Amino acid sequence: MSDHFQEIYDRLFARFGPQQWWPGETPLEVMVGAVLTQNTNWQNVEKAIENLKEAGLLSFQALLELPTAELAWQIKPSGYYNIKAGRLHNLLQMIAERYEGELDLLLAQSTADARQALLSVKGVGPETADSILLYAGGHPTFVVDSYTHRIFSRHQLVDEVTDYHSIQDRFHDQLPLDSRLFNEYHALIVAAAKTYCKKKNPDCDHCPLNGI
DNA sequence: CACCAGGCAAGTA
DNA sequence: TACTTGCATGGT
Repeated sequence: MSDHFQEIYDRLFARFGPQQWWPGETPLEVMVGAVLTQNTNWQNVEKAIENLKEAGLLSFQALLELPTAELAWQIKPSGYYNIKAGRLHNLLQMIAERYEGELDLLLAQSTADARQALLSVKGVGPETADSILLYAGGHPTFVVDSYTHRIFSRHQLVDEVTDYHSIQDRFHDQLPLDSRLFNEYHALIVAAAKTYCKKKNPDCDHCPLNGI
């Protein structure tokens, strides 16, 4: 396992340019998007968030007071809408009970404390928690997704059989703990993944990291 | 028609 | 502990 993580970032940035993530105007919108995008493409999430905006429901209090069944109806285009409505309500209730309904108070804590609070919510796993920490709170924690595992294991930069935090540890060890770097890096991996061949072929020309 | 998309939790053995 | 399955819409 070589330490090419910075070089890979540079190569991806040179090829794809700045990605301007996260597409959300407020920390609350980022948090909602982070739950809605679980195993779902972003286009569908945009439809769901647009529904909430048009209904005037994209505020903490409105979402908290909205019955779960109605929330589910609003976010229907994002798929898994019953599950996600429950998960969002779990999150909102935790923030209401422990942080006076202020997401910013949660995010103002240390990365470790904020992460623990997010992970205590049923429906918030490591990727969703890190997405909220990084993209809503500016915390320097790397967001690992299935693309990260697929691409980096294909190039033998992480083990093929590994877990979320082992991969995350590699990024945290190999790179400066810089939220702007982690922000762009994760987004670049998503951009790169879309151009990769589906069949493993490290030598193809158009796959972004061939030759690494 | 099949397959995938910016996961997670619960059930089974 | 290590798999497997349910959740669900919309685009290709």
